Amino acid sequence: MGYKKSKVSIASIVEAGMRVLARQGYARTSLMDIANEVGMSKGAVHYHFPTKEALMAKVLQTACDTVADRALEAWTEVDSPNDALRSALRTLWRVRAGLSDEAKVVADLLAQSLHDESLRAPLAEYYRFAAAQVEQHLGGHFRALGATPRMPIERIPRLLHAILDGMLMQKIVDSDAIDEEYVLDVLEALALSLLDFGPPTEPPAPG
Amino acid sequence: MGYKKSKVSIASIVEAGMRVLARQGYARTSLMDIANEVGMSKGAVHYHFPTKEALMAKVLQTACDTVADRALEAWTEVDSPNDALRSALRTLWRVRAGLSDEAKVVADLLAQSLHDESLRAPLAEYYRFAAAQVEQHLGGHFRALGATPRMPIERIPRLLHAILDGMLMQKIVDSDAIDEEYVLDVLEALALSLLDFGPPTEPPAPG
Amino acid sequence: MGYKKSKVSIASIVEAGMRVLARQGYARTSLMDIANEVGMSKGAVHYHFPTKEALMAKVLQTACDTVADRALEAWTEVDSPNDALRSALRTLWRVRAGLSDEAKVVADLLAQSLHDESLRAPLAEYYRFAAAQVEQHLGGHFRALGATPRMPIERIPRLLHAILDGMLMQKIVDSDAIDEEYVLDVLEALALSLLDFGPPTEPPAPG
Amino acid sequence: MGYKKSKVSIASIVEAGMRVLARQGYARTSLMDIANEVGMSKGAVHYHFPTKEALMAKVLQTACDTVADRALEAWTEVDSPNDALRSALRTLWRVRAGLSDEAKVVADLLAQSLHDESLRAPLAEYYRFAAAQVEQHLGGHFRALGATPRMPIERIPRLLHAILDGMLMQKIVDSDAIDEEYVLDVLEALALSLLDFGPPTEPPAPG
DNA sequence: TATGAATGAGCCTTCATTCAT
DNA sequence: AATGAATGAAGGCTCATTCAT
Repeated sequence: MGYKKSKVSIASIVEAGMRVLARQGYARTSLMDIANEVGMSKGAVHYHFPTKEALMAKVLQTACDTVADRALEAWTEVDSPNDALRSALRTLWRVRAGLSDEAKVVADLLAQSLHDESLRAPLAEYYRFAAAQVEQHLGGHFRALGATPRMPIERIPRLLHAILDGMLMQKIVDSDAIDEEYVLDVLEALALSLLDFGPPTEPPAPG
Repeated sequence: MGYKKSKVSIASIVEAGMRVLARQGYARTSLMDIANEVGMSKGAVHYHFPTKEALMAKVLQTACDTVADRALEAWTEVDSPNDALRSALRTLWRVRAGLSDEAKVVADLLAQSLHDESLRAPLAEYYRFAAAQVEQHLGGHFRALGATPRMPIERIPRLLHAILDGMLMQKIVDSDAIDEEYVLDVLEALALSLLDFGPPTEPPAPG
Repeated sequence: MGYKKSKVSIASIVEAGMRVLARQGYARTSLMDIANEVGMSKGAVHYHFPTKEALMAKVLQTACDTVADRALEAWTEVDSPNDALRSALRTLWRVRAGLSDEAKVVADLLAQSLHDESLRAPLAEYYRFAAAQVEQHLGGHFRALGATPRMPIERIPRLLHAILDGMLMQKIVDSDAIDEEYVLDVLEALALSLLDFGPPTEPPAPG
Repeated sequence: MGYKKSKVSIASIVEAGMRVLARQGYARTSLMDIANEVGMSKGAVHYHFPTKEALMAKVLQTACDTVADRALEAWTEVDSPNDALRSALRTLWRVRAGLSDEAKVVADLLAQSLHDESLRAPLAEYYRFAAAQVEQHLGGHFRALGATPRMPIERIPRLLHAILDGMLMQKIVDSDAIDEEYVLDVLEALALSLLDFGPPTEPPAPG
């Protein structure tokens, strides 16, 4: 029961780590910065996380979970059933492009993972989960539209995420080049291109 | 003629920096590492580049140029005119996925650019150039196929790069999830989906 | 009855401290290590010993007592009365050279005492006690042999201990150079050299 | 030729390390202390010695060499040929008991070597060298006295060093118990006991 | 009696940078 | 044009100690 305070502290540290990491990036973030942000001593941070690596892993994990959670909203808060797809895509993009702390952290550590294998596992899991999420909901949308995609449906989620991530990178380095409407237009055009509304299946000829 | 600083030394340093940066990533690279790699003293490195930042900028610039150059080959070495598009896409992917030193450096510094504005300019320029390159050659391909895309053609290059970049990120994190054929299949299916071969050719008039 | 502090806990801590100190040496031993070894929290250790120094003192004291006790056996368990001396010396050597935890701790803290005066008192007491012990028993041995030493007998115990300690140091540093038989041979030869068997017993009277 | 300054600096650091180590002991000596003592920055110390361990090794080596050198004087500066042996022993004892910085360092690291194997090699070498030194000169003394020892002569040097070391330990913890005359008396008595002046060898009977 | 949390000083080490030569 | 020496600020981490519970 004494360890309730510990949970609170750990959460505070992770939150502070998220803010600092988002603000300064992995290379420029020190434990001192995080300790200052959370208002604790360096020693206290080390009391809860044995190494910087352990703390970073926890922050990354939390960031992935949060981003994934937030992406879920894309499929639930359907404003109008009409443009449900565009709305979902818009939310998906905003989760990234809003560059919330969590999204920044994911992006930052993604690059770190090039040289730090230990970061890869949670990110891989994140992509797997996100892809599964998209696949599940996309199926519904397509059925609702009465169309079959021109591509195996299970390939679409990773493609979608690739586009969102890739666009985000371009936006980061050149925010003028990419804006929300641009991304949504492209994605929608793409979605429509991928759908084959085909000829209505031949009704059985009457006797 | 006034500006000496032995171009050969500078080039050596940049090359060494490229290797080390690709191997260790920005966060783990020190000037000492680079000096060792090039076989010079730390002082010498500082003589040619007043600051680490300056060296990094030069390395990034070089990496961008090299990657862009290599991408050019995608459009020139067409093995068979038949599957010219697939072949070009394959080269484009390989330039990234091969993870040459230069490609790694671009990926690494791209993430750094999230927190270091000074890195963004060369990357933005790189994307602009790469997009222009694609646009120029893609137009030809499409014309050759006698098809018009279902999307303004000037939007396709950045989309293509986004997909390539995004796929690469997923591959880095989970190399089992993404392989070359997967990427090429997706891209080709996408390309075909995006193309509208116009109104069906006149059906033969009924007897 | 007033002083509680659970003697059992204190004893456990001292025992654990002995093990850890013997294993790692003073310089590398932290209270955390000891707390882990005894299965208590660091706080608990501090409850029983206000300071690390106090704990170390207690451990040293215990180590000295234990070593002294064990040395007593040297003079009691006489296997054969014949080579009683050699047997006693053997035991004395083994108490040290066996490098029991206690012996290691004594050796380790002996060096610490060079710079930590507070450690000297128990060690001084230990040597005094050990010398007295040897003197008492050695007297008996010599009388039994009907010989008088060529040196004031009260000087022999400290000499003996010096030799044992000094040989041990050489053994620690270069275990090939010193083995048990070597030490015992040297000591025995020395003992015999030190003994003066007095004027030859009256030769049988002529005719 | 630029590295002359380096040699000077390295020597200064080792000297300072010797002083600090002698004063505070291994466990309480930090690189900061040494840097302060030598009047350099911590970074400068690290520039010349990659790790603390490396510096300590060098200091130990130097201490061993210095002690060994100083012991040499024992055999060279013979005041009067008469009590040459006592004089030599006196010098030998003083080298230790004077507790020069070097002697302290050797004593201190000797105990560390119980738990730090890397320290043992130079100490083992030191003992080997010191023993050889004694053996060489002792032979001469004995021959000069026309006596043969009651113990293989090659065993005497290590015995002598053991006694000196062991006596020193007792002196450290209880300086009242051991003084110079005491040690010298004991050693001399021992030396005489060990010598067998035997009956003059029978001259060959004349024809 | 014992624990978990927190502190703060200190440790070894790394590193970008400066400078005399 | 280049080097070796030196600096000083961090950085990650350890640890004896304190304290509320």
